[in-house]
Amino acid sequence: MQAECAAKRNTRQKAAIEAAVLSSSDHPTALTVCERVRESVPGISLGTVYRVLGTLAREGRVREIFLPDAPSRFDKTTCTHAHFMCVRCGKVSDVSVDEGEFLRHAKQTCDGCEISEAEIVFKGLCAECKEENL
Amino acid sequence: MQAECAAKRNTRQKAAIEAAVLSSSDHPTALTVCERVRESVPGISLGTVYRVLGTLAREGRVREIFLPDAPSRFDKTTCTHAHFMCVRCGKVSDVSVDEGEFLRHAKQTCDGCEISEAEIVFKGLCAECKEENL
DNA sequence: ATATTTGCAAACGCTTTGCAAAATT
DNA sequence: AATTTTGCAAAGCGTTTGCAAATAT
Repeated sequence: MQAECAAKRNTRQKAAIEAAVLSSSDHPTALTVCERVRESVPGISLGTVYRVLGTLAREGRVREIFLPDAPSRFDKTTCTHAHFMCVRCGKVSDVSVDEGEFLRHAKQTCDGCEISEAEIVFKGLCAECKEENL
Repeated sequence: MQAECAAKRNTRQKAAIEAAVLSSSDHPTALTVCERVRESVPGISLGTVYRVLGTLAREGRVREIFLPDAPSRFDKTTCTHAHFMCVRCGKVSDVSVDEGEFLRHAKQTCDGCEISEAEIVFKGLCAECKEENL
């Protein structure tokens, strides 16, 4: 039996999906993951990609990034960290800001409640789009 | 002519929708706003509520809160501020944590990009749900 | 052989939109 | 009278799900 509970089988699809996320640094959407996986597993369906990504996220092997008003992205970095989303080109990048102190403060002031996770998304123009815009 | 550009007409619907958000402190969804407005404007449609809320948000008279994996909420407080969402009961509340320093730091480290907004959502159990859970 | 996983397509929930009728100016 | 806004219903998008066929154990 595996470390976790439910039964589990290894399939080409699962392996390829996990590999695709782990080897991507551009925070792909499920659709992008699907397109990338299709190169090695031609017939894979988007439904399967969603299903497997969901499982991987639940298992903590991958992180789903929920963005305001945009499809979710998937990230190989699983610990909480902030993201930046360009409102013009849609690019998503990591923001290396220390949220430890911030989180600690939030946990103290959020009286009685138990914060377990944070979604921190900055929005604006990325360097390239900022330049193009004058 | 109004302060802004486009033509504009005053309707019962618009007034009631704005009033509903401004008098709510529970961060209602569009559907909840619709239900509340129906008490004074019985025939109002959800489509209109979405349309007007969108306009109000664009004008900065109201703020849309994008939540991970949940319908948007609408808030009378328009300046950037963090929220807490209970993953059990769905309740959304303001978190009075000072994000000024955090935002300033992010703006510095996000090299070249121009941060204009932030969505900060903490997830976890609220005080009541935490208690009920043991 | 049995149980899981897949592909497909249909359904889902939230939100947006085209259009003709109603309301505002 | 002209133009905006509404209500309705249909469509949109990203995502989930039921089911039979395919696959891993």
